[in-house]
Amino acid sequence: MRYPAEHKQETRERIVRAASRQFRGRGEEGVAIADLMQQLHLTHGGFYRHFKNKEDLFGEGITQALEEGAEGMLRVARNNPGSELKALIERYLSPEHLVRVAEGCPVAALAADIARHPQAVRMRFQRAIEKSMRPIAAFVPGATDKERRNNLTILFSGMAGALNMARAVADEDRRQEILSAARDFYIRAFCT
Amino acid sequence: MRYPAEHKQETRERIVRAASRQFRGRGEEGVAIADLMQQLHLTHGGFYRHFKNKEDLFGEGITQALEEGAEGMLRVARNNPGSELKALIERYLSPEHLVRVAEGCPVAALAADIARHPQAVRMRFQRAIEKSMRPIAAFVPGATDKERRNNLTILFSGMAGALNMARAVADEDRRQEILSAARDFYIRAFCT
DNA sequence: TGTACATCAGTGAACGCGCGTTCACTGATGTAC
DNA sequence: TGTACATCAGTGAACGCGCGTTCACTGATGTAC
Repeated sequence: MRYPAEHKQETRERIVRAASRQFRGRGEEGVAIADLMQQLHLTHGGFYRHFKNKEDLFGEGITQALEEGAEGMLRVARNNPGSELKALIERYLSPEHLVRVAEGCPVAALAADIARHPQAVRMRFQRAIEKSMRPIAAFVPGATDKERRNNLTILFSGMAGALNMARAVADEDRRQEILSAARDFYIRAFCT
Repeated sequence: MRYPAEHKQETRERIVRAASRQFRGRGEEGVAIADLMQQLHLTHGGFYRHFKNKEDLFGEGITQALEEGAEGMLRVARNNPGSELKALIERYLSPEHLVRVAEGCPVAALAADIARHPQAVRMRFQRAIEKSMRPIAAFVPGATDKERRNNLTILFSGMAGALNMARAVADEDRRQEILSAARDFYIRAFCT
């Protein structure tokens, strides 16, 4: 059956959104296309009307997650005028973000996965993350644009590492201890 | 055929060592047991004389990698008396470590994977990493033991995050830029 | 000392399952005439 | 205005492959007697 004009675009976006969550939550190999499509009340055959293959969707999912994440960050910044960066750090290293892997930062959840992919996927990741970081860099200390972007990269990757360490550890107290130690450290290092 | 007394133990260790590299290089799902065994000139059937299942081997591989990594770190520290921590940071964030994923830090390569595993695997990881970090904590600033261990956790997870970011990015210049910015930052932050 | 039997690391065929991808088909709507 | 045909998002069976795991078997060495 034929569908209205924007129908295809809408379906595509629904797939990307769901995929972006599943990839973060389960890793690339943990996501099955038939499952994903079924969750959207579609069948797996239609998938290839929208994407070349699974890797293509992976790239889209990362981009989507980075855009979503940057939006959330900017919202937090707007809600905390004068202490934007502190609020961003506290949010990134919060107990909620620790637990909500699928809705959380794709860098923490997927950077190691991405690193195993060929150049093309990594190029796409690089472009997406640099675009997402640009507006946030304004809140980071540094004399030049370049300095601010580098500082944001350090801060961001460092927080992603701390979040991953906390997620990988079993004991709940230790998880929270890692998060709170990292919060203190990064706030002291970047917010003055 | 029957083998000499320590033969089984030696085979087991060969498997764990090879697995620990492959897991880091390809991720857990990227490793096939038949491949792994064949690389050691064995067949896949014998695997289950040594391990309960693949997840069991994964736990062993991580532990092995952490021990190996800690040894390497201590060696670097011994070779750089007076500037131990600086040498450790420079080594961790070196262009060699960027490229040698399979021989490198298991936290960078596998933390996100570990985070997706059940409690039992994460408990094993936690115990192994805490044991590996204890002797290295001596080189980290801090008034108390606990403070030093927390500082090491921040430093270590932060560097792992930076390494992963550099690995996930495509452009070679950008990769090196991330590494060198992180080196400068962590040296300034922790090597007074 | 020699013989019969037990042991068990390793072998390789087989099983079963999940999953990425392909493909012939459907059928409602758009287009050509 | 009506009719014939084209389009194409979505369907679901089928294919093929990889891979974790099981299992009956092998055969050299150790042990019991």
